[in-house]
Formats: sequence, structure tokens, C-alpha cells
Amino acid sequence: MTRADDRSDPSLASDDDALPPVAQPRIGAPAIARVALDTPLLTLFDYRLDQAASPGQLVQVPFGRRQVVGVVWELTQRSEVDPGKLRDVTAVWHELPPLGDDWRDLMQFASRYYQRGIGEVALPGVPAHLRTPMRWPRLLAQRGVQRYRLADGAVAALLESVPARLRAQRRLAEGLAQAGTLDADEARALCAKAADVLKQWAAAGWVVVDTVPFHEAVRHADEADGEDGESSVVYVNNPTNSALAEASVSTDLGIQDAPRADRTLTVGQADAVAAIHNALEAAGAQCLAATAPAGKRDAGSAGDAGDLPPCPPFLLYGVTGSGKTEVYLRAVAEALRERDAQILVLVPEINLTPQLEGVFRARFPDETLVTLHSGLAEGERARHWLAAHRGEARVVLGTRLAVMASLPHLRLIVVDEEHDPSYKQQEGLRYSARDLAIWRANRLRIPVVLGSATPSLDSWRRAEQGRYVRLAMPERATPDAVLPRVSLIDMDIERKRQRTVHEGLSQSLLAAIRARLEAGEQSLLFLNRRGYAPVLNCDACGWISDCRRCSAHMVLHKPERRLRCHHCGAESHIPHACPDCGNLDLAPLGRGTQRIEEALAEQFPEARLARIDADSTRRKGSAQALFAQVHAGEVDILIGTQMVAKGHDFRNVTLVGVVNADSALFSHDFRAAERLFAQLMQVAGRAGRAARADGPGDVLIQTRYASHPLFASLMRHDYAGFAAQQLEERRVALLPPFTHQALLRAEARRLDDAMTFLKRAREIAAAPALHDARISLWDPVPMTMVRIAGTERAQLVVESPHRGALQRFLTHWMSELRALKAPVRWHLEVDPLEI
DNA sequence: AGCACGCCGACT
DNA sequence: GTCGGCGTGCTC
Repeated sequence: MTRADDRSDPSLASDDDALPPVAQPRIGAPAIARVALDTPLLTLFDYRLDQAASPGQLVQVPFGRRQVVGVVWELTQRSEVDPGKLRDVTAVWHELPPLGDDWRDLMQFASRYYQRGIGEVALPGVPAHLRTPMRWPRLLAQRGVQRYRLADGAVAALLESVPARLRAQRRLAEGLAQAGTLDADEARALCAKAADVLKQWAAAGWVVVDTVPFHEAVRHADEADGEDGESSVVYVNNPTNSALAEASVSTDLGIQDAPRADRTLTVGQADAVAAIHNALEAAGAQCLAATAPAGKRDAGSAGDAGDLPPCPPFLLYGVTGSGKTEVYLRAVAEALRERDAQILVLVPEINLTPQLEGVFRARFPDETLVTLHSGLAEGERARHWLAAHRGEARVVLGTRLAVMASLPHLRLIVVDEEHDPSYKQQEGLRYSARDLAIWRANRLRIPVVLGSATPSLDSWRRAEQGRYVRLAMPERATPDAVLPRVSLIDMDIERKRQRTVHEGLSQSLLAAIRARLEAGEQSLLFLNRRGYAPVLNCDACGWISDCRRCSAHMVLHKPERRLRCHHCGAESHIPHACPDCGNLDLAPLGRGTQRIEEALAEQFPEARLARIDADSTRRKGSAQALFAQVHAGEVDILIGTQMVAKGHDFRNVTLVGVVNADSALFSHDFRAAERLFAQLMQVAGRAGRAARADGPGDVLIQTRYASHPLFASLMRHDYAGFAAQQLEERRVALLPPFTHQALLRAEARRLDDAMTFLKRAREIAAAPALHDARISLWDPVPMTMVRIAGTERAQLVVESPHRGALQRFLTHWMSELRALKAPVRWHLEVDPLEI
């Protein structure tokens, strides 16, 4: 039987896609389609089918009063549903190749594991445009990248029509006039609302939208070198674009050596590459052996992968600068040698690591690479997703949601910075993209590479147990780079010596910054708290700027002259006087990035400062602009939250100051230390990229707990020692990864209702039908942040050292809980990161 | 989750 | 006399 997957070979697919890809009508064809729909209801829905269809196809069906799109999950002859209730499938999207067995298996697994309905797991990952039947006729024709082109002779009309006061639109119009054509990314960089604006201009006849095939729209990253460089990427898609390209070049630092294919590898890199190479070969050979003639490989291997020996995940453990990116690139190059093979590369946040995209494009200029992340416009998202699904995209680079993409010829998965918490979705279906990637690779018997300088303790332990293959890269890849010197500034000693601590900045830190200023080098100050001060306080009566709707303080934002709640978004004016007693002397307590910026401006009036946090980068593209300024050397001191720790490398930064990390040391969250260590390692790495002429870069950490063992490990750059100590603590306390957890959360108007629900849930769990000695349930407790936006929240932890037992228990427990009537909203989170 | 239907207050 | 509040009930 012909499988639809084969059609995803571009050479076989014709542009018109006129032929129905699948099964022609057969005698005795099943008349019932069981369809997955995006609803919290757990079941599949049965529909009568009057035409040929196969599992994995998208269909339009009536659902209640509306028409929705679902995925055919299975076909049967008979339905359990009352025949009077059965309705007909409205339409089958024959032209779209069905979603593969492996994709449906992944969704099925995620549905079971995270205790959600299949449709709720499977549908949200399908781009909205594909779930809009109206768009179906046009979608498959527009393969490629859309480009906006200035219509002939429209320059004058366009420029006249856009008034100067609409600054963003003006930028866009001028950019377009200058460059002639722009793609969506470039347009968005100039104007956040570019998509809408361009649509209007197209309607007015000033702009023409072209679709350029992916392989002709290759971007040439002029310079970019991932881990070892700090360059931002310059896009030159089109000769007529040079004006725009030059404009962005001028804001960039010098061009660094790109990691070339011929550059010599370190021993660690070479060993890692060899190990992955062998795994790819073994997987490839197994696939070939298990399948029929070339070209039908996926049809065979997808179903039979279970018979193949597993391919354990690789944990690529390499310090900052050890050249993990180069290992990824070699592994990808190796995998690409196989005809049609697709590679999935996951990164934590694509907006913070724009270089990586450039590096991949530069290394594989002739391969089709698409990105998948939440920042894409719907149209792009649909086109990129389709390119992956139809096998046209060889490399898919994306954030956690990309793990849900359909990739019919997937041969390798890379998870960069595997420890990063952003792989865990924090709302809706709370999946871990890293864990799903591992499952997916195991299902297909293909290699998966998890890279990190500070692996998650989960992954680290599995490597210790031999369940993952550890590939260690202890040495730095660039010979001139050395590890930064990490030192502590003991704030108690600073105070005892009666040295003034100015706005939370010690004299030692200030002196170090001054030295950098004098040497013409850059400093980076890291503080994980945005705003000016976390709370405003009245000295006289003790009034505090609490949020009305949350159990949190309103944060003072001085430049905006507002009080803001970071939890519900509430805003108000800064009161002139205390609302309770009328006292005029209201004092900001504590310090955020804005206040540090202000203090530094006072101390170093001649220095050029930049602040990078969620507030200063609210406008789309402004983060890019700020980073570009830093790269261009237009900034002396950079102040930022964890945004500055990720991705961007600053060649000229030789000092990293950590203003205050103490609050994380004694957090009630048992994972706080793990996160802090990773964060500090990462931010410290920013100082290590380029050594100063007279030695390594410096990392100075202000703390009142200088003897804390975390710092001792950090100063020795000793992740392994830190991990061993943390794992021992977890083992003794029987915490993850030595146990598996799930979290039942309830929220209601009144805390009592939430607590009552959880207590009831606990009783149900103890009932004989459900009781399992391997499962333990903690007492329900109000959450640390009890109230957010007027709803009160409580939670209940369930755990078991036995994952299977926990899974079975949860399934039964959930069905009992769903029958419960209570005035609460509740959800279950499996493998929570924060409890 | 949507999106109905359904029964009680302030408005053209 | 209607518009509309969100309570409960269903979706093959």
C-alpha cells in the first residue's frame, strides 16, 4: 500500500497536489472515523464517513453548533455512540499528507503521561491556519517564504501616505523603499505591527506579496559563530537589500571567526562527534535493514522501530566555550548526509539566541531550514510547519513547541541547554519538551543529544546510572579563552569595615567597574529583579504597596512613574503621600534593575549605561537593538536580568557582577540551588569569552553567605562536585530525581473552597479502590503566592518512587476527581518544576 | 473550553 | 417592555 509519507519527498510532490494522497475508496471501507478534537473532554468523537480517509488526516466536522477541525485517530466499522447522535464528517483534507504514525504515537503518549485528552494535546500544536478549512485550498500552494516587494512606481505614493508621526510605519516604509523587498522577519524588526500594515499597503496597491521557495530564500549570515562569538546576524537575502544590510552591519562589532567545518576539534569534541556519528550510522543501518526498498523507509521503520535496540540519549556536557555548537553542527551535517533526513534542534528561547539560527544557516546554506516558535506570525508558522510536515525542511530549529511538529523523516534531535526551565510549558498542557524529545527519539530509535554546561540533576543522574551516554568536553575550544575568575564579595565584611555600601553596590564592586571603565572594557551587572524597588513603604505607619488582587507587592517603576503588580498586571500611580496616614515620606524598599541603573549613573556619570530586562525590551525588536549597542561597544555598563545570561556573548565584557543572589540560597523550593548554579555559571560565562590582555575575566558575586557550599563549587567551576552534593541531599530527603511527583492545584474565589476540594481529593486517594502503598500524598497547602488576580490557590503533592505506579494511580484518581462537583478550577501537573 | 439555553435586574 | 448577568448542560 502506498503511504502518504512518501509524497513528502519534494521530488515526488507536484505543485498542484491534485492527486488524493491516500487510500482510494475500498470495498468494506470503515464507515466511522474516530476523531480527536481540541476540547478538554477526554474521548475521541465518532463521525460517519462517506469517503476514503486514513488515520492522521485532518478533517472538518460539526461539533455542537460549530464546525471544527480534528485529526482522524482511527477508523472503525461500528460506533458505541447512539446512531441518532452520529453526524457526518464535513470534509476530508485529502491533499494534506496524513500526520504519521510516529506523530500520533507521540501525542498518544503525551496524552497518557500528562493525563489530558488526545485532542487537547494534539490539536494546539497544529497551526491555526491549518485548522481553518477556508484556508485549505490556498495553503499548500504557498510553500516558501513570503516576501514583501514595493510595487512598481509606488515609492512616492507610499512615502507620502505615511506621516512622520507614525514612527514605526515610517521606518517600515523607508526600509522598504531603500531595500526594495523585505521578508516578514525584517519587516517586523522595523515595525512591530508590520504584518497588518503591509496587508493594508498591499490592499492599496503599494506592496506586492511574493512567495519565494525556501531554498532560494537562504540567508547568508555574514558572520556569526555561536558559542565563541558575539556577533549578531546580518541578513542579506537579496542583492537589492544591500542598503538595509549595511545599515545593520554598522551597528555590529567586528567579524569573528566562524566555526568552520575544517577547524580542528578538541579531543572532547572529536570524541563526541565520533560517538554521535556511530549512533547515527547504527540507527541508519538498522532502519535500512528493517525496511523495504529505499524511499519507503519511513513507512516501514516507523511501525517497526520497537524491535530495534534502543539508542540511549547523549548528554553532551561541556563547559561554556567548549564548543558544543560545533558538535551539534557536525552531528547535523552527518545526519544530513542521509537523503531526506530531517533534524530537529530545540533551543530554550529563540529570541535570545538569534545567533544560533545564523550559525546553522551559514553552515548549511544549501539546506532548507525553518524555525518554529511562538514569535512567528500565523502565516509563517503554518508555512514552516508544513515545510516540516512535507519533508521539505531538512533542519527545524525551534523552541519547545517545535517538539510537537510533524517530522516524517526525523533522524536526529538536539536539545541545547537541556537544563533550561523554559523547556517546561508553564500553562495549559504542562509538558516538558526535553522529555518528549527523548521519548520521541527513543520511539524512533534515533540519537538525541542533550547539551549543557550545567545539566539538570535529572539528566546528570541518568548519566551516572549509565542510562544516558555522557560526552564530556572539559577543555575550551578557543585557545585564547580561559575560564573567568570567580570571587565573592562578603557583604558582611564590607559593612563591618564601615565601607559604605552604596545602593547595594559594594565599594569592591564599584572599584572593579571603575577599573573596567578606565581600561575601556565593558561590565555586566546581573540582578534578577526588574523595576526600581520591589515595594514602596511608609515609614510612619508601616503602609506597604500591596496589590489589591494578589498576595504580592506592587513594584515601583520609576521611569514609568507607576506601581505595577508583576503577577496580575495591575497598575496605579505612585501615591504622593501615604494612602493611610498622609505621610509624605514614602520610601522604596529593596532594589531592582532600574535602581541599580540609577545608582550607577550617579557613580559613573561619564559611563554609558544600558538596561536589558522585560521592561526595557517590551517593544518587539528593542532587545535586538540594545544587544546590538552592547556589541558595537556603545555601552560601558550593562545591567540586566536573566535575559542577559542567555545566548548573547559579549566579547568585550571582562567583568560580571552579581548584585544579589542570596534570596535563592534559602528558598523553600528544593530546586532553587540547582537553578541558581546554572544561572550563575551561565552569566559568569559572559565574562569568559574573551580574556583580557592581562588575564581572565572576573566574576564578582556579592553575598552575605560567602561560606555557602554552592559558591565554593562555583568558584572552582565544579559542576560535578555541586551535582554530587545536591544529588546526595535529594537522595536523603527522597526528592526528585529519587522520586516522581505530580501536583494537584485548585483555585477558587475563596481559599476554603480550594482547600476543601483538595482534602476531598486526598480522601478519595485513600479509598480502598485507589490505595497504593507506593504512592504518598502530602497535605494540601495554600500556595506561596496564595492569591493572584483575585483567585486563591492551593496545591497537593503526590509522589512515588515508582513512575508506573504513579501514572496508574493518577489515571484512576483523575477520573474520580472529574466526577466531583466543586466551585473550583483545578488541574494536574506531572513532573512540576516548582512546588 | 465554547456555546447554548434559561430565568431575574436596569435601561432605550 | 428588552438587553444582559453568569448558572448548568451538552458536544459524536
